[in-house]
Formats: sequence, C-alpha cells, structure tokens
Amino acid sequence: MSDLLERLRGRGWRMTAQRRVVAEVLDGDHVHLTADEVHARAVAKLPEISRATVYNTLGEMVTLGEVIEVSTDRRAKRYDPNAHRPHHHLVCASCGTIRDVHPAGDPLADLPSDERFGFTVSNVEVTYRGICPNCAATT
Amino acid sequence: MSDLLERLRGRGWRMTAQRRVVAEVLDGDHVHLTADEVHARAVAKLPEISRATVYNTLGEMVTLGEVIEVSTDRRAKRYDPNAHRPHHHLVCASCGTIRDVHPAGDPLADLPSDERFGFTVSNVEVTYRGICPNCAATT
DNA sequence: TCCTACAATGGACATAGTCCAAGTCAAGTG
DNA sequence: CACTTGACTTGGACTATGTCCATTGTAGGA
Repeated sequence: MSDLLERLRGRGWRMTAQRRVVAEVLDGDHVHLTADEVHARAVAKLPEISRATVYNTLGEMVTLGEVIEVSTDRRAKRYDPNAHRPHHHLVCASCGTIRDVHPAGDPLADLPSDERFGFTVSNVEVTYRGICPNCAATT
Repeated sequence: MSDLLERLRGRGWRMTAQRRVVAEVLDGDHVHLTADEVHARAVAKLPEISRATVYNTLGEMVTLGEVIEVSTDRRAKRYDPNAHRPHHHLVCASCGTIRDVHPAGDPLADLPSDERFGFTVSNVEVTYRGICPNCAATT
C-alpha cells in the first residue's frame, strides 16, 4: 500500500474511493503522469470518476506538498509523487521520457546574493535535456 | 536596432513587416513575454498582424536558436530573446515576475554519469523560485 | 442511525495553441 | 522595372488542457 495514502490519511484527509484511486495511481519512482493519464488509469479502477475530481485531488496533493507539479514539456503538467526525496529531472527531447536524477552540489547555494535581486529564494528546479539511449539508437 | 533582426537577416530569413515587428518586440534584457503579449504589442505596431503569424514566427525563432522558450508558470510559454548569453531564471511565486540570473558553477557538470541513464545530456534549465521584494513588502 | 460539512459530478466555460486552404508579397531574375 | 515563384500571412475552425459551479452524494462523528 502506498506511503502516500498513509501520509494523506494522517493529515486528516477525508478518505474517499476517488482519492484512494488517485493516490494509488500515483505511486512509485520515475512516475510522471499527466492529469489526463491519471484520469485514464483512475477510470480503469473506478469507472465513474470524473475529470474534475482528478484535477481537484491532484491540486490538493500539490498544495499539501505530497506531490510535485512538473512542466517539462510544452504540453500538460505532470505529477510526480516523489515529493519527499528532493530530485531533479532528465527529459528526452525526442520521446519525452522522464527520469528522476540526483545531481551533486546544491544549485541554491550557487546563486550569489547579488544575483538574487532582493528575492527570498526558497526553491530550485533543474531540468536536464538530452537524448535517451533508445531514441539515439533508432535515429 | 535589434541584433536579433540582424542575425535573422544573416541567416537568409525572408524579411517581412510581421517578422520585423515580432523581432522588435522581443528585444532587451529581462524580457519574457507570452505569445499573447507579443501579439498584443505587435498589433500596436502593425494592426493587421494575425495570431497565427506571431506563433509561427516565435516558433521559427526558437528553432533557429535565437529565442528560448521558458515555461516558468503553469500558464503560457514565455519567450526570452537573450539566447546567446546562457542564463537561468528567478521567478516570484506570488506575482510571476521573472529575472535573468547567472549562478556560479555548472549544473551540467554536477550530473554524475551514473545518473545519466545513458542519455546524451546537452542542456540544462534552472528555475529558482521565491518571493520578490515587492511582494514581500505588501504582505 | 442520522446529520452535516466536505467531496464528487458533469457540463459549460476559459485559455493556449495548432492547422489549413486561400490569398499576398519579398526578392531574385532578366 | 516588371515578372515570377515559392515562402509567408491570414483568419477562422479546431484541439488540448484546465477551471468553475450548482447540484447531488457520502464519510465519519455524535
């Protein structure tokens, strides 16, 4: 069973069939589904679940900090359940495959204060782009 | 006059009033307009320019590597003409203001080869998020 | 078991972006 | 300078993604 589900329950989330299904769909490493993909998989388990509910639930999970929104491509936002292990993303420019990666170093520390324009900087997102072995082989 | 325009002309681009206007709109530092904003400003200079042309032109500039697409928020893509000076972005989580920043260090070098999953990594995008002084003051 | 506040529904609406067939025009040629 | 041609522009329809809201349903406490 999903750690995610346990954590959500622990926060006093009202547990419904719909939320359970969404949480189950979003489980594992290297998981980066779009809202529509989440909806499609949720429908497979609970046919009457609506798109709006999936959007609402994903949004709530993001607000609670249990899921991260990633927009690696120009298309839909993707949802990454691996919120509790800081990581960044490596995206194939050709097929769109996404992998979680853990670079050395701390990019936050690399931003000198005279480059902060007075901002209070709290967060950094890094997206590496390249070609995956699969796509490199087939071209 | 815009360097951007000169470079485009040098690449054998057919110069039209529409393209000139789009290139003029996209000039300067810390410029990060959405396609619609570009269109709005272009219309001010050339009332009959169409949305499709703005999208086409922006897309071509991106393909030529003269302009960078940035998707810092969940909403529209933004276009950054500063493609020839490598830089990253600092975004205010509250008002959406974007600044160009130049961190120390090279994030590309920070990705160990055993974290590359066989990808040929060519590019990295870094987005810092925080609160700008303006928003910090008014809350 | 009953109540009630919170959640789900689904359909209309909003926003961003793409596509296409037809018309227009930049720029090379003679 | 006029001609020609293929690249460029147009505008409107279309697609994709996401949001809103009034109504209906239900989890979980009393």
